[in-house]
Amino acid sequence: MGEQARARRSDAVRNRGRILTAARHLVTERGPQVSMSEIAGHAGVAVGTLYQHFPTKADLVSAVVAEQAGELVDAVVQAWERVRDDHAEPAAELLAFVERVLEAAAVDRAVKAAARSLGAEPEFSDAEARGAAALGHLIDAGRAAGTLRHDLAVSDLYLLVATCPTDQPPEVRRRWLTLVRPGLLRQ
Amino acid sequence: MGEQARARRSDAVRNRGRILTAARHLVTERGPQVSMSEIAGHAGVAVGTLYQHFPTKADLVSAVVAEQAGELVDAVVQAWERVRDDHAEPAAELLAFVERVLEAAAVDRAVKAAARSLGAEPEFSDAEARGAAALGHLIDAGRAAGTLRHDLAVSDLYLLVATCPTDQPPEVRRRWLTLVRPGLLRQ
Amino acid sequence: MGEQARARRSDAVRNRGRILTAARHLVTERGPQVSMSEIAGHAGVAVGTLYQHFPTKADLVSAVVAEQAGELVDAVVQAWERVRDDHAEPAAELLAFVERVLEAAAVDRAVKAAARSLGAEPEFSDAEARGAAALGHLIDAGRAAGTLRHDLAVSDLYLLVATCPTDQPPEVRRRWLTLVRPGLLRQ
Amino acid sequence: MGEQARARRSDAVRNRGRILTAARHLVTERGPQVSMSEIAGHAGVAVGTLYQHFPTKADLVSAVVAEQAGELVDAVVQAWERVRDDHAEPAAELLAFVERVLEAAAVDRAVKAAARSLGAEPEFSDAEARGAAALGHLIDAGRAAGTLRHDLAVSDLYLLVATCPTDQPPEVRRRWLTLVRPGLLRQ
DNA sequence: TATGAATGAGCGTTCATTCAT
DNA sequence: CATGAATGAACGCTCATTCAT
Repeated sequence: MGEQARARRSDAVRNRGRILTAARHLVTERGPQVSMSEIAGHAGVAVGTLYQHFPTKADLVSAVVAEQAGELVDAVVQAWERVRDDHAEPAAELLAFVERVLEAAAVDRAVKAAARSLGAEPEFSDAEARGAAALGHLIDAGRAAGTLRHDLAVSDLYLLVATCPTDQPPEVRRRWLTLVRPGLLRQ
Repeated sequence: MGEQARARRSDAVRNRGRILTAARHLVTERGPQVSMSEIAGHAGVAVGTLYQHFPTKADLVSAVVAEQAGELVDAVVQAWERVRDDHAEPAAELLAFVERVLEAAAVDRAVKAAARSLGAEPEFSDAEARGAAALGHLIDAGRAAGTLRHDLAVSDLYLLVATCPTDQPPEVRRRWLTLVRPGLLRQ
Repeated sequence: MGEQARARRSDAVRNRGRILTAARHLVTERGPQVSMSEIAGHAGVAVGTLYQHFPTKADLVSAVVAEQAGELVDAVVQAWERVRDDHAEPAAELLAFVERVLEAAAVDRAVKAAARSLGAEPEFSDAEARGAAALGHLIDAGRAAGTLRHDLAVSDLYLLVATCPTDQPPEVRRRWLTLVRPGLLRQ
Repeated sequence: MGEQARARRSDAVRNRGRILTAARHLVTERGPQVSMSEIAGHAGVAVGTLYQHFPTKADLVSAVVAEQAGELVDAVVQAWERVRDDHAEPAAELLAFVERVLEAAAVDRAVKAAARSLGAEPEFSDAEARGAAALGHLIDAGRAAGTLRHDLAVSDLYLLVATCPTDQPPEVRRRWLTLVRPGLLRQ
């Protein structure tokens, strides 16, 4: 019985992974209007299994979004670690992070949703808390170095990231970065 | 015959107004996914009447968006006229226009859609062409006066207006304006 | 007042004609599923005027069909007159009439409906009564001459005409005539 | 798993049968313009279930028609087998087949549609190919025996079957057979 | 009489969600 | 736990018919 339970649980874990992978790919390519049946089909499970793992479609989409948010968190944590270890300059890392989010969101509608959700429910997860902390350190370092705007805050970054023009062509995205840069740097 | 036609037409005009009002309110509050039946209900007419005035749902939503775009166009035209007549300073008028768009869009998702659509199909209507012209004059004046960014273009304004944080509370919207301002002004 | 009444009446007559003409053309080309609005548009009147002349769509379509039936009646009356005046042979005229109906119906979906309705409500109009009489005379002459099937009846012609393959290509229509001919002629 | 799948499948099969039965009855009585909702109601299922089994209304109607066509194919195959085994005479079997189609179509507008579709897309299914082959053998046998029209072809049968007077009362249908018979037999 | 805007039941179809197996 | 057939409300849209003017 214990064995069966373990087997079932591992099956369930694998299914959850498959579902998230399929949902990520489909939401990435076609947005959140993909149907649950289609996600189930791509995951190789039945629709019922989707609902076993995620009570509603919104829950599944949120989970996908949270996954992508996790990757952005990793990026900012690494940026902070480079700055902390004196391998990089905070203003450059911050701008690179914004660019990274923008470019990722441009090719991934789930990342876009993730970016928009960032400041919405503050620190709703461990991952986001770690990201917010790293971002805070990065900004503090830049302010201390006098390269970033003197009153810049984490919430400012959330705001800009949430409003970046993800559905525009590359040259437009670059122009947006150019326009926004002076607001982040020391005047 | 003329009288009867006029009477009918005035009724139809009133209904068209009611439909647009209902559509504006509902799209404002709940986005473009509101159903045609619901709009009809709020307008106090039958669905068929909606389709008599607007052949498809897209046409109705576009009409709402165009209405709001019209108000923004009026605002920028008036701003340019004040500057042209030496009653105002171009940089201040431009920033006030951006603020106005932001505040309008904040309370109206249709205005937001209008803002987003501005640069999409360049000069697709007379109104938009007039707005773009006024905006161009305003920017040229500010560049000539040395108060606006030296390479600022109309498309830059479209870009910022399209990405302003319309769903955020007032203090967040003001903060966004603060962050974006340096990118518009001369460094 | 008398003048006005006369004018109105003549207007009404002209409108009725226009409506029938438009309905005939449209039903001919696209079948009875054309909408009343479209017929009204082609007739240059408002939909309400259609309903003034024909209480329901079915009534209008029936009127078109009756019109076409009238032309077939004329054809058979003339055929009988030729036979009666010894200008033609009854069997040949009868077969020519069937061919004529078939060819007319092939290019006119209203004639097709007319053909199908022929025997349905026996002698529902003066015109049809005249047609049935002429057809009866024609058949009697052929039976007397020994060239037509000895027990041929008017209803037999109605039956064949109602089932002729109107939507088939010309060679198929000719083949059907060939197959059906022996059943009409003396064995 | 196999058991569960089988249980579900048997339910689904029963529902599919119910849907086809309901569709057959309704299409039989009122033609293909019956609505999907009504078919669903008569089948005792929800509309969604119809669409689970048949992606579009056309697919459902086609399935009904194909079912009926299948029965006609069986009839002609059996007729040919009787002739081939010297248990029957080809001309008699052919005429009996035509009568059978006519009688079947008279009580079922779906059969009528099936009959009309027969020659339309030649051999679009295995069943129809088998039917056409059997019909061809039957005709060849009759021509060889000198009892059928010397140039009779399968397409001639399709043509007559497609134009038989299915909506007429029994005596009219019998009369049509009488009129058509000479065209099929040797003169 | 003529007008044509308004009506609203009805259509085919979709899809998030449930639940018997 | 997994299955997937079943559900049914909801959608955008059509069109024969009505009726105030």
